[in-house]
Amino acid sequence: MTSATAVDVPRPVRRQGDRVAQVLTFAETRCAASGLRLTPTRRRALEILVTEGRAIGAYAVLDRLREDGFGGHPPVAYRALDFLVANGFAHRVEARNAYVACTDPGRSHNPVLLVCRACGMVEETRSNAAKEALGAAARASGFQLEDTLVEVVGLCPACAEDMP
Amino acid sequence: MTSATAVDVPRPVRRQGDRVAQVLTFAETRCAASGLRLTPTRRRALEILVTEGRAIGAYAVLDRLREDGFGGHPPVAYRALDFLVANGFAHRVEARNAYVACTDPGRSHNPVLLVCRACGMVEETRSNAAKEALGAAARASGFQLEDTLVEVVGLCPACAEDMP
DNA sequence: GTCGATCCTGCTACAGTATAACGTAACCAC
DNA sequence: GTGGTTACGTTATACTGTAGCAGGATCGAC
Repeated sequence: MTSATAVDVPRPVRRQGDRVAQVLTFAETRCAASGLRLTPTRRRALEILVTEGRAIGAYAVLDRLREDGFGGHPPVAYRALDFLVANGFAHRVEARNAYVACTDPGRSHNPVLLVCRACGMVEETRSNAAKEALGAAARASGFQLEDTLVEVVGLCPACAEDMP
Repeated sequence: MTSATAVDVPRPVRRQGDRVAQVLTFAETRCAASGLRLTPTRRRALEILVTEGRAIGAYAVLDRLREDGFGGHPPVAYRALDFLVANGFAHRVEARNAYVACTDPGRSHNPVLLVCRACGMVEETRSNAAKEALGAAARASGFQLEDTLVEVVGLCPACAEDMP
């Protein structure tokens, strides 16, 4: 693998339009089916996350919402992001105080997030083994599990290649 | 189990003094052995965390440092906490933007933290299964693992009992 | 068709968390 | 005792997140 392109080119690329439209359509369908309201603000916030393709902060989302004429105050972004996270369309990346579109909405919450500390890219995977291990750990302590937060911080393949 | 006491009594209790002294002595020994400097500020910060017995924010630590005549500005607390976290004497609790003393310093980093959303208590456990699962997930994606962040949010036994 | 309940938005204000940057002091090796 | 390194003190500021209230949209019950 040559690393030439990875150095200069912003990470999120390839067939953006298709995927963005696909995710939005899916979200619309799913919200309609569940009685959720994918309002313009929420829809646009999701579009921003999907287009970005990596973890971005709430205030970055807010800036873009403002550019598009949506409200320009923090609660606007946080409400929209809270909705997306609560309903499985996005994930909060605790390691970065940031948000990323869910790449597999409609399936599996409690993902394992592989977070690149260099470029902010987030790969979303699943691990039943990890999930079960956490459930077991909680049970062993009499702890009532409500939510799990599993993130792996490191370097994505492209950035690992670029680093000496 | 009767929940009578758990309702009124602040969570951290039982033989504080012994344990605090024990942890501090251990930290001194270990720092001396590793060429690390457990300065007064760092030592006091660790003492604060151990005494507290649950997750508290950097600014709470800062307030107590100030009361004791240590510097009263944010970097003072953050530097001390960074030192403690970097050297395994404390953990950062991402789910709460808070810090907690490591209950098992000298062994095993990358713990699984069971975080009570009600009282802030943190129980520290380990799970080789989870650790291996995350390693496998990272390898499968060509991701270079540097650090893991595993937190389980829910209710500790005492709080689960208290909640209707 | 309108009333009320509910959800969503717009907005102000503020609370809480974290870091940049720079100068000074203490310590250690040589 | 000079220079490198590490830690501290301080100012200022950036970043992240929430409380709370007023008003508008939506929808079901009647």
